Amino acid sequence: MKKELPAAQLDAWRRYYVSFWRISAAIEADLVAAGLPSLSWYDALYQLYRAPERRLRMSDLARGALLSRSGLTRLVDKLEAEKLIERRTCPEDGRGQHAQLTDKGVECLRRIWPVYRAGIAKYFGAQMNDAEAKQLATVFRRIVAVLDPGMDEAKE
Amino acid sequence: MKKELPAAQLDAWRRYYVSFWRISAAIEADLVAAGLPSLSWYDALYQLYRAPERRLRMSDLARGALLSRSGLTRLVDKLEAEKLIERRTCPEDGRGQHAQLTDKGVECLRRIWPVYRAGIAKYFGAQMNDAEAKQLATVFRRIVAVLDPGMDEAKE
DNA sequence: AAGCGATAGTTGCATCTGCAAGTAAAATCC
DNA sequence: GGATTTTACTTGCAGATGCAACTATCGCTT
Repeated sequence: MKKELPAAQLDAWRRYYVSFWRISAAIEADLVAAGLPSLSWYDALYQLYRAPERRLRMSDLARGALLSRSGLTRLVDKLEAEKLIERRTCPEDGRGQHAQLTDKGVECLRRIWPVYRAGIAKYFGAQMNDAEAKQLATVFRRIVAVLDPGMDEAKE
Repeated sequence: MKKELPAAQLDAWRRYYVSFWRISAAIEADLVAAGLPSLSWYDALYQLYRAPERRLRMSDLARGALLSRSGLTRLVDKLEAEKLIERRTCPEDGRGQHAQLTDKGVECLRRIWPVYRAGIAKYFGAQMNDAEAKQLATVFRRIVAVLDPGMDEAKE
């Protein structure tokens, strides 16, 4: 395997890697301090919020929420226990389940978002100007498009 | 809490967040496929590799390796069981332990790095030119400097 | 130098996560 | 149309991780 990684890319990678863990930890800490659920709950609820009729098949939700299917099953168990979503057997496929966001789930999203948004602004956004933000988005869009071709269309 | 997050920053954040999980998963999968240990092992070993005399106090290593102290204790247990590091009681502080990288640990790093480097190049670096890489590094440096003031000096 | 609060590291327990195996239903094959 | 393969989700189990409690030591105070 030949040397194939320019120094600027390696440098960018190391800082990207560390910054991600630091920001995640800081935001999670803010959520805990506010008595709110973690980002993984938000991710799942938000996927449903954006989906047509606020529901998704379990597998689709797992993909969007960055979890394995088994991980999602457990998460959905907890969300359902809190009445934030409901499981509904899929009418056109007896094997499948829909996760359906409830009104309480929407309300939960609305409680999380201000804290999450403030964290993004404080730990991430505050360190860049508008041009830099657009630049970052451009590069990350390319990365996501390569690693998860189906994701892009689903997100916008 | 007022609306305080420009759309460009939110967009950058969402793609940053997803891209990080996708890249991490892809690299971890490559490491597993190559029969190599995970990134968390690499992180810890690499911290030691860069440290003076290839050793660090447990707490310092935990900070650099992005782990809690308890998490580090478990990780060090495993690394020591594999003879990649050694625990040594700290001469100037009887409470403290040094984690000391062994030759076998260095060799392990050298086996991981080609796969890791290829993953960084393929999933991350390939999607940006040199100017973009520098731009990203600049922004992430600011983020890390804010969230972890001590880190920057330690890294360069 | 004895006491006391602070610090370094470890361990118990609970949580999260994934892989692989299991169950159920659909799709395909013959 | 009955059997086999595939797909969708769930569950058993094992690994990773963090918080809080614990032990041991340090360093400051008096």
